[in-house]
Amino acid sequence: MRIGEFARACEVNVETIRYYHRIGLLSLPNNAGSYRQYTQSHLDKMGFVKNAKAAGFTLDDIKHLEKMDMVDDRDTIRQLSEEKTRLLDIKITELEAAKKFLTTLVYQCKVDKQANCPILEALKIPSRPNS
Amino acid sequence: MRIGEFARACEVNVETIRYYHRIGLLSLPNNAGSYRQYTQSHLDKMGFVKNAKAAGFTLDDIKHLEKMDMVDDRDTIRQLSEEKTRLLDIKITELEAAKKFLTTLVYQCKVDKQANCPILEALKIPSRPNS
DNA sequence: ATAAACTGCGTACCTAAGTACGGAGTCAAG
DNA sequence: CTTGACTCCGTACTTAGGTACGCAGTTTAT
Repeated sequence: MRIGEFARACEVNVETIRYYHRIGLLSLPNNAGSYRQYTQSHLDKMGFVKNAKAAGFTLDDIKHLEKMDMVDDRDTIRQLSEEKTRLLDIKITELEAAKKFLTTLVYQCKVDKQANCPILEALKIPSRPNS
Repeated sequence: MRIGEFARACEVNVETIRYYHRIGLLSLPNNAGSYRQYTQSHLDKMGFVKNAKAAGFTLDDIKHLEKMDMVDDRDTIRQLSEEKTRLLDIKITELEAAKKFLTTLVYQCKVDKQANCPILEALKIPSRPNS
């Protein structure tokens, strides 16, 4: 199939595929005729990329992941995954704190109908939402 | 105080303050002499910005927030905050899914010592880490 | 009075992951 | 045989939140 159909099959933008080629994440298919032909192996690779993205890996991580060996690089991959997990955890904790802070304020805003906006009030307090 | 001391007091980079001026988030202090003088009110404003950032607002949101009125804009602010909460929730859910997926795989990798790398295996499965 | 440190200003650069654009070629259908 | 859709290619632009750089002027310490 050609790039347009491939893009639709992967549910990504054509430009995204070109971009993946540019950064060396996806190899260029050999062009039969004047247009490149994408095959099942490209669909597979794209599936891998999407899975890895959903697992929190960056495109750069994924580029390295693809070159790794099932057996030889087990430890490396596990370590990389553990590092990813740690990063995810930090991010999640941050976002949870922000969410907790905000939801509390929104609740106060709904309950305490006549006072000044509790949200603005809270934001004006020096260093209150400690992260 | 001048910009250097102000930056240290706020624990941000001097360039960050200049940047905040550029985007109109922080007003320029009137320069007594040839250098600008930052005052308590700037410290306060910077505190507000940092709090709002920690609560998940973007710098652009914060620019609008600062112009809002404690009384008149209560509803607007609450709505904005609720919208922020929703966005935070979506992000958190995504990251949680990624984390769960990864931690499971890392665990398998540790337990199942001789098989092929379970992490790579899982990523190759079509559309497995469903997000 | 001179060197070090700081400031102001403007502009360029950075990351990450794309998106958009314009020109030229190609291919299929009407 | 021409119109529309698609492709290729290269380059520039986008968002968000800064960071870096270089020059010229100013302060401060020695």
